[in-house]
Amino acid sequence: MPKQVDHEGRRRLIAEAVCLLVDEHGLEGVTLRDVATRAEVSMGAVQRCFRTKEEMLLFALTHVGERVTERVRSRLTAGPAQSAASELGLVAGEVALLREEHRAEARIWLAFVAGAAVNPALAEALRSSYAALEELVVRLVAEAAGGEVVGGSVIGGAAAGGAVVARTEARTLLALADGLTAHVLVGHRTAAEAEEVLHAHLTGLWARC
Amino acid sequence: MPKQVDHEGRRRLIAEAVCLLVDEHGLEGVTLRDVATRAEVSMGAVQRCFRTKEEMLLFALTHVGERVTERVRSRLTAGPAQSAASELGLVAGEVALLREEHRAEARIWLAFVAGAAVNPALAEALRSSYAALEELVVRLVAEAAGGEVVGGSVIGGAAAGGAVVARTEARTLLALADGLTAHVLVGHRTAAEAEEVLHAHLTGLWARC
DNA sequence: CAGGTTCCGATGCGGTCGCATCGGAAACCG
DNA sequence: CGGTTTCCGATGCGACCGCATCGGAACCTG
Repeated sequence: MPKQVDHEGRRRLIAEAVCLLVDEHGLEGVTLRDVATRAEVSMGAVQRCFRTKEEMLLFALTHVGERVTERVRSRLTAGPAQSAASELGLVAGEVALLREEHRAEARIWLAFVAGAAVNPALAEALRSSYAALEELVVRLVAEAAGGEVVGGSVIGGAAAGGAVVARTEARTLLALADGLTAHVLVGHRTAAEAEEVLHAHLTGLWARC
Repeated sequence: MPKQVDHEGRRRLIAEAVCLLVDEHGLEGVTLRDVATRAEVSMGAVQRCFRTKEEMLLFALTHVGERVTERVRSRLTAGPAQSAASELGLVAGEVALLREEHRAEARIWLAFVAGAAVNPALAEALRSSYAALEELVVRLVAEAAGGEVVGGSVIGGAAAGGAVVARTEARTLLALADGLTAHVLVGHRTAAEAEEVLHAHLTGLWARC
């Protein structure tokens, strides 16, 4: 067996470069040449790892999607001692990508969402990321509301149909987080204001349960 | 005075063509040649109306922004007999661009939001559109909550600081609407589900006031 | 160390882009 | 009706794009 290379590692390396460029110039501002330069590899190497540009972008999207989801998940396992309610607050803040150090990730996310509105392959990848997040948040909302989660479905809760309520609340929360992220990126809202809106919404949520 | 042309009218004509193309291929899929073809004018005419491509996109953005805002505003003046609460529901649905016939407008909007994250000029134009909408919704929320609006500021309301609450609720509503729009466009959410989320949120809002 | 296999850097190609240029058509005035 | 000014269609330019190609470097095996 001749010369071998850590393909997967290189793909991740290139994906990171893609993210940097998307952050700076948007999705369409990414060229194979620039990616190669940023990743400090040759264009040939990029072309070997990904057959087409679209395949590269797709990989980068799932890469960043997994990174966000994983970070949210680790947030949960890291602090199991706290109340489900405060955990949910942290998760919501995490999903909204409001903190300054995640601003780049937010821009990347928004760029891919916009691209997904035109490119079905990107849309498919985005949906799976969203689905994973939604399941996570549904469980969290249900727990915070006082219900119990058994084998993936919620038992009990505030009332009959509590599971449905939890899902609706989760969907509301995720959409609100995404909308706030966009508003902050555009500059229509400051991160602090967005945080306040999010906090107020969560407060109202607890009051209702 | 020699040959004269309705410049403003032509600019709007071209802006419509831009919107069609943005809807189909995204913001970066718009080329001067395609715009000229769709608007049924020559490239030279396009270049005469807009000195650069960016200027053209900027005009198209403010054009669609004004169109949405105007539609929302006319929704209000059209039905002054109904309760402020139900009016707010209509407006929220309008802003979220959930109805099928506004799907194109939603895609255009999302494309511009993503572009604004990279292009400061687009961001500035978007902000003014958002600001106009926010003021509209703040007034509406305040009225629906039972307060009175005098000369642009809210007097009274549910409690001291009612105006602040109304603004926070308006911001929540707008961010939620934008987030839902994005989720629907990506295909993660159906329009009906989004409508349900929006309705549930509004119901909770009335219960709190 | 020879041979075979994998990898990749350099280069070229066809295509498309935004934009500049310019000659002539169109329209109005005196 | 000739002059003047505005307008625009056609064309060309330089740059850049994604992708294909290929000769040789790198590396493992026997």
